[in-house]
Amino acid sequence: MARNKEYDRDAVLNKAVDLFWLQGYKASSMTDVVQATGLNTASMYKEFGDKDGLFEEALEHYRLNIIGPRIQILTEQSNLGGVEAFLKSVVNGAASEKYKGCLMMNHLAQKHTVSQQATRQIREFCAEMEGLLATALGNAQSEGDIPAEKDPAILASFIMCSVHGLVLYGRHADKKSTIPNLHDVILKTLQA
Amino acid sequence: MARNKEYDRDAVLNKAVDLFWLQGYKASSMTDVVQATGLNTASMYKEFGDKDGLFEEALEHYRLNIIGPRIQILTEQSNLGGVEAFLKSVVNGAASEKYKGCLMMNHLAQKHTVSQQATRQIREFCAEMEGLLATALGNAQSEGDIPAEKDPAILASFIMCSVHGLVLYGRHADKKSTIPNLHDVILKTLQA
DNA sequence: CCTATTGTAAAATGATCATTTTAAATTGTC
DNA sequence: GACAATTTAAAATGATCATTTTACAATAGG
Repeated sequence: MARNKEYDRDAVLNKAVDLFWLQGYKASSMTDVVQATGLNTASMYKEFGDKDGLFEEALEHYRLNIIGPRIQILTEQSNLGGVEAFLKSVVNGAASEKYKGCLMMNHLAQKHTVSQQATRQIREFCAEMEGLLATALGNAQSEGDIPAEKDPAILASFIMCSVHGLVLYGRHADKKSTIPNLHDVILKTLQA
Repeated sequence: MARNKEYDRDAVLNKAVDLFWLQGYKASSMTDVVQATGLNTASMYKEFGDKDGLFEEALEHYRLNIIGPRIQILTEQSNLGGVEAFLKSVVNGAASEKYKGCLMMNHLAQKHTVSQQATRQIREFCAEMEGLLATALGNAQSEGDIPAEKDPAILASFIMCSVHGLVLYGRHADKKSTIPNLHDVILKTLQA
């Protein structure tokens, strides 16, 4: 009945994710978003409702397209090897130049600046990851790779805390070279 | 030659620190600051120059009055016991309700929103802490509390990464109960 | 080809922001 | 006690923000 959209929803979300990732929610104006995506203001609001709605969809897009592939290893290889590979990818990311951190965790310290819905998405994202880690660590224990007296849930919490740490610590430009060393330190903690 | 100030500079900075700590730099308007401190706008700008200047002084005030006492243990007891006590205080903070994180690290993921000077202060603050930890861990090694083959600098980096992690992970309201468990996990890593 | 529907472009709106200005009030010093 | 300096209080400024509106262009289906 009417003309077709000229924009690609996924492409718009990709650009929006990049912008929010780099600048953060509060520091990214809708004018910035419009310029970055190329999509005009009216279509923007028609498609996503408001700035909060756009950010929430950007978070979901990020979880599916950026994080999804990276935690896939935890489901494919739910044991110590999977945890090691996952940790390795986090360390590598944090040690890279122009590291942007994690879109979700970047907004964790500034929860109040985003919508309650966005805060919920961030919490659920972290809970999901910690759950996958706990399962993998439980399996690792069954396989004898982790001492029997350890609590997989506590170890999963430790890994998650370390990931939060790497994401934030990785923001220091002058610490890039030491970060790779942390991989072994963290990993040995699981087994010792 | 003229009238005395009606405000107390330190009291104003205390209130400003609390506000920036709770809401973050970007989300705290000068109107918010004026309301929170009771000091009027003109005096505010006369005293601190601009919003950036106020924030930079707030960071310094925070470092001296809030952080200073907490890292004092690392100079007074520069060994494994000091590191343990320091870590304990960080864990206790992160596990407490309504935890605001660390004023400095809260702005690390959003560096671009604050002035370059403020970013420098944050970097130096973290470098100072990591230096104190490295020294204490070196002493601990001399005292035989840490295996000889370990590198104190890497361990200090690991502790700092863990502190970053605790500060951020502690923002999850539903993780408060597991955080105390992390103290032992982190500490054992140094010795094992 | 017509028309209902939707997308686009750009201007307009109203709120909030950091900052400056204006003018009155206060007080230390001569 | 009067002058000078400076703090206050409050209004004004100009920028930027999120959002809405208006007018126009494009197109799918009858």
